[in-house]
Amino acid sequence: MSGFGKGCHLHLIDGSAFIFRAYHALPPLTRKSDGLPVGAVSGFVNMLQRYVEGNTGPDAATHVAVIFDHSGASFRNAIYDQYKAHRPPAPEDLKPQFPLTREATRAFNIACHEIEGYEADDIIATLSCRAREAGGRVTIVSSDKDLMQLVGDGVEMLDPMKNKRIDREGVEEKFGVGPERVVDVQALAGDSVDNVPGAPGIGIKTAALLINEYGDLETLLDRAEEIKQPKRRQTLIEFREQIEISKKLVQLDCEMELDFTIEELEIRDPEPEKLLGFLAEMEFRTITKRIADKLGVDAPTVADVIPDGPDAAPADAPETLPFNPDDYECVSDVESLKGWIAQAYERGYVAFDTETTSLNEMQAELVGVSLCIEAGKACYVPIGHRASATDDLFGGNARAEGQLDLNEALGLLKPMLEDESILKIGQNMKYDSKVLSRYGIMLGPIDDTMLMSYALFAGIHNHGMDTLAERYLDHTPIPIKSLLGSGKSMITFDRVPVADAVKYAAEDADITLRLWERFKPQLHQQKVTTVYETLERPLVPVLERMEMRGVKVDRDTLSRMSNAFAQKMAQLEDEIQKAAGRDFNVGSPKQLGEVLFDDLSLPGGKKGKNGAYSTGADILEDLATEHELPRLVLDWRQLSKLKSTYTDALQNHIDPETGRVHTSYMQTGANTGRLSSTDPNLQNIPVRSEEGRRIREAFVAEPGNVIVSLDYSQIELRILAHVAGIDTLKQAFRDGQDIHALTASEMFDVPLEEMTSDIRRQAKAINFGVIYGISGFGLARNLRIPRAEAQGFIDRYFERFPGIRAYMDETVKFAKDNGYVQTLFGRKIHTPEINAKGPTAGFAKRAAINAPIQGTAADIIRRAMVRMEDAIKGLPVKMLLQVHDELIFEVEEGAEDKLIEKARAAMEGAADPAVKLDVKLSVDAGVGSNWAQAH
DNA sequence: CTAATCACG
DNA sequence: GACGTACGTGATTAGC
Repeated sequence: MSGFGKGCHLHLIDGSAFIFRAYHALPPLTRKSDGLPVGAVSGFVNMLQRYVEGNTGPDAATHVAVIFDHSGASFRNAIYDQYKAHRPPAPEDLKPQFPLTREATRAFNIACHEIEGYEADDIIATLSCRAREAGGRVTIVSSDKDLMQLVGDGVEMLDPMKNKRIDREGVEEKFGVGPERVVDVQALAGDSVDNVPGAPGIGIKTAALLINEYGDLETLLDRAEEIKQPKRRQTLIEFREQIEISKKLVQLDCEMELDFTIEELEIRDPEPEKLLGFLAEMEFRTITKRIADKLGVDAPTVADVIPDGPDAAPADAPETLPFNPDDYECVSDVESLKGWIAQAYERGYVAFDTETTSLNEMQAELVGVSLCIEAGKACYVPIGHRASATDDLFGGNARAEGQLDLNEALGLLKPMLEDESILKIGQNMKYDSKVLSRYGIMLGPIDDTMLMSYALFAGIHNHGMDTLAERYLDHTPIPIKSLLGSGKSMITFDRVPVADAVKYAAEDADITLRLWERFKPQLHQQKVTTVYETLERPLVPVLERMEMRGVKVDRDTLSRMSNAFAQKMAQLEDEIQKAAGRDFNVGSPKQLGEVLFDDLSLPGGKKGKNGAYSTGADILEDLATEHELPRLVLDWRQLSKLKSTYTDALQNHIDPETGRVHTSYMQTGANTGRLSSTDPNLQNIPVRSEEGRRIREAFVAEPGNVIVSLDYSQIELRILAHVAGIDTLKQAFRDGQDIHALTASEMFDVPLEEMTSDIRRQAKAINFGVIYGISGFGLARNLRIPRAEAQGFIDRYFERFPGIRAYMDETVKFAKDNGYVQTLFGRKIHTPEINAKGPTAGFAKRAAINAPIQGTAADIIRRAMVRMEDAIKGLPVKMLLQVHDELIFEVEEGAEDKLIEKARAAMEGAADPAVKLDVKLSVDAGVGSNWAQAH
């Protein structure tokens, strides 16, 4: 059957209502294997199943869809900003369940739709009107009274709870007027739940009375003077505008533009494998069994879908389809592009990739995009290729033939790329998203295979496309070098011949889609869905905005410093040459070693396999007592570092367009969950030395703004106190004590009031050492004390805090047993070398001890960042930078106190409600016109 | 392209 | 008993 018309019956299910009802009706169930909250999903599935079972007889549907509210504001908020303003935000344990309910709907093979800027009710209204015009019947499965305005002429409602059909009479019973006047009554009566104001003092009863008397709302308002009751008359006149706004709020939009047709909603039988696979993954044993019985197949057990290790093949491993670059299509006309976009709509998802002229997203120009619908079925859309490999005198800079116009292609792609119901799948989507945003396209929603790999395999391998393709698809992608070359003669992608670009670019999208198919089910199987959904995916847009904002860096300040450093260095170089007795390159460790140990024969030997002398800072520091030269070299090196890495290099990173420095955060750079920062690295701007710290003076606020820095105080030690359960430490943090002094006092039996800075310094080193997986050797070197003495400190520390040793032993044992360790939020860090022999074992052990602590801290600040934009909404603030335990903001002068209050609350409460810490988190704040002052 | 060095949390 | 050791990053430079 195709088409929709007479004899057809469309059922529209209010999905969001289902979710909330399920959530509130059921206890907070969690998935047994990983604690993912699934209560609402389970209730939702039950309701869907009951619906499907009941869908027989004369009222059975021929077409069906589940409609969801889209997250975020609707067009009604533009009309009235207080609309639904009193609604509390969705509970934390419900949020991760929203996407799962969409998945559940698809698992039932039922269409599901939502559209940004609209509420489910509007979509339902539009569909109802269209179905009615086509001569079909409609049943709206919902008990929401707002939908009653749609009833009549073949449209009915079905209250799923009471299993009661509501027709025209039902509506009159409820509102006292017919469906066509329901909005008028609602406009007058208002709605406290949705915060629709209405007319004060008028309820449904009075409203219906008035409407029935005057016919409709407009007439009533026009003739309000005639109303006999003085109070009512005055209210209607006084609140006329508010009533009219209310009507706009309750009036559903019947003429929305939809990105799908009614025909597409035709009912389909569930595919048992898909449905049961989903249910088993959710670990709904009873429902799985019941539905399997109904479908007449064997129920898969949880074990079927959850294999043992990350490398175990998924139960439904896609057959390996070979990669054939000749199958990829080059899209060069509008019809063809429309065809691919239509296919994306049909699927609900599409793998997507962009090709550009630069790795710098702030400057990259779009050259083409590729799409992949299913494994092996991909295309490339060239839009910015040039005619020749070089810019010659014969028009080589001209556009290549056979390409769509950039604006035309983007115009066609934009609605799909921004459509909330179409999932865009990519590898490192932050890059593509940033590039597209400069073309006015706000990409979303997205899935990212790189982030999935990170959630699944951190510690096992890196997460680049080449690694993933080779490891999971047994395929080596076309190297980009083969197209662009390397070194000096490297070309940009716009100069790659289109035919070559098609093979390369479409393959990337193809690989991405295949990786996604493989990784998506594994997230559940490996119990990292929550990590991916709460710590990875939502961070992408946050980082994207921080990167695009950049931070203002004052070139003159840096330039002046560079000059000063250069002068001082030249001076030092002279002194160094004099002290050495000959000319040599101070920057060469090799030459320096020869001068120190051969020419001057200072003590200190060769090291390493290459036979070179070691001339690290610690060695020079020791040598400084013997000779003046090492000290001079140390000073020179400090200046050299500051100049080359900071005052010089940073200037080159100032974007000519924005005058700001735009770093790039890598979400998958550090195994522990930390971010890393590149191009430039803004997470290692000097602070420890006085000279270095002055570089931060160049990081400034715009005129009328200030820089605010908020940093977690001792977050890793607090986490250690929590995970190891050390009461003394917990108490000390509760009392706001100096934690290093307390450690010193405990260890060396020195009362706090007699504490010396030296004893405290040693204790501080021990505290840090503990976090790093302390060893006698390491502590000895750090404190420059004999190894035996350092070992004595450590022994004493463990004696005093036995819980810490127990925690360390348990962590190492867990790693040995499982091959990974975990943060408090469920992030897994794999430790493949933990069972190695030899020195490697020591490394792996210490890394395993450190990872849960460092990783939990990283998770906490990630949570804070994800929530931050909401927490500081309405304030004239920009979040600019993250430095592991610190967030940097630029804020309009005067708003800094409010910002500190809001941001601090978000940071200190970032672990809630997922994890209840025994130790409270504490955040220090600083304000200034530059970063040096704010820190 | 790698090792050494040093900047940060 | 000896291994040789603090945890996690990125940028720059020298020198093959």
